[in-house]
Amino acid sequence: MPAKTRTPRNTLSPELIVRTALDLMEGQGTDAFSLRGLAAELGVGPMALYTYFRNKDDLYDAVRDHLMGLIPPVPEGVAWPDQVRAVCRGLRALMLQHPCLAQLLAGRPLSGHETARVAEGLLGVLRSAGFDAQTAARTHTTLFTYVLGATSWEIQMAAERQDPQERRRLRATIESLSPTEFPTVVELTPELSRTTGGDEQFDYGLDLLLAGLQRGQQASG
Amino acid sequence: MPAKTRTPRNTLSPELIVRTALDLMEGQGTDAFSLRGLAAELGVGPMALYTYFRNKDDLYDAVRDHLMGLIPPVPEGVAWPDQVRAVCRGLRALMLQHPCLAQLLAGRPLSGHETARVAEGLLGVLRSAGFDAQTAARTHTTLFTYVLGATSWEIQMAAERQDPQERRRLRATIESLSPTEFPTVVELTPELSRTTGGDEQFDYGLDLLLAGLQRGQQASG
DNA sequence: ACGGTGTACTATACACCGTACGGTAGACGT
DNA sequence: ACGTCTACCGTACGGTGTATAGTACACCGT
Repeated sequence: MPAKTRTPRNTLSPELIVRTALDLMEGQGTDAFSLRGLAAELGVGPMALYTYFRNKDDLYDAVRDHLMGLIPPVPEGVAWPDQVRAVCRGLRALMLQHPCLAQLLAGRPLSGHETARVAEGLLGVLRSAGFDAQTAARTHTTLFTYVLGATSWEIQMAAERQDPQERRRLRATIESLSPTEFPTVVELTPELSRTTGGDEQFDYGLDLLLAGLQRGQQASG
Repeated sequence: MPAKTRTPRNTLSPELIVRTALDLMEGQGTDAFSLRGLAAELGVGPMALYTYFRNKDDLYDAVRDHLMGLIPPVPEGVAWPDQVRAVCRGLRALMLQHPCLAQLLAGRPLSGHETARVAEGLLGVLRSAGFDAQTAARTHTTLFTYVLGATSWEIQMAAERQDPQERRRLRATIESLSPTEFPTVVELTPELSRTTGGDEQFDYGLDLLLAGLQRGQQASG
């Protein structure tokens, strides 16, 4: 009784749809992605997709979980702070490589097998490092939200810097700031734009968190 | 020659539009917000709004800057870590009070007078605390992205918890995880859901960052 | 071999979106 | 009093996600 096995009979399959969707999102921007465009790319009618996904959000979830599967496993044989660094950097690298991932993570709840795998890796590291259940959970959430926030910001800033119109708008905004009202902002504008994004900025914040963690660990244990 | 002064002649004004838009976003959710709905609420045609705002994004920017103006100024007469805490908590509190702010901050570049004011406050604190220009800029970005990421996540989780359908979906996802494949996730699920969101979770991450900062400051100066 | 059933996909349609374009009516400087 | 400027309107276009109904083909029990 095979029954419920949805054996794709013809051209379509969930994997193909997800892969094509991902290509489109990366090629033309996440915001410009549409089910109709995806269907056209696949050479089918828009409604054909509804055989495989309940709706657009369901497809988004599938794409997100597919991407999360690309995060490398936790490295063995190194100290736990380096394991944490590896996981965080892996997630960031994936988000930079697939900018749509930032929006997919921000806009939808977590779910999916691969997403759980990543969480399992990070939580396992923290537990092995000796953190109690609550601290491990708190730290996991903190690290995850930091990576998400920092990298999303980075991606957005990078996208803007490429849009000439936005560049002009940004420059105009900065130049319109009165140096007497906002002395520090005006003074640090070059630093702010130089330090926005990049591995160094990301690692700076990550190291702050890890330093705080190790200090707390030292104090309590 | 007054010339360019766009004196609102009748019912509309930028302030009224922004305030009404904010009400609608909070009342019915940011995603459900539309220019047509806003115009209807104001009793005008959709195109009337284009007299005051170039497009929807322009209106979003105005709403965002309006909200940023509600962040209280940096408190005087306390140690700098407490000043940092106050600014970060102020931003988080505002985001929680106006959930649309998270999406407005995430989806658009920073701009606007009030936004610059907030940056000025935090940067000034860091400079006064003795950080050099680059470290102050890096720290500012780190803190900002942390607050943004952590609070956005918190808001999203809270929104989901209220949707019964999402609740069921989440529970189903968790229960489908094999305890042998994801032992730590399964074990820590109660901790994870208990510690997601809330002042304690936010302060935990913020204190990690501040602890790292103070440790670095001690070491270098 | 063949009719019935289930399913992958199509066709049509609906409600809604942002906004480009052109028009109108009333306030204002002269 | 008149011309100009502008706040707002009406219409229209191309786009969206998706509900609903229909179609054609693969499979299965007979």
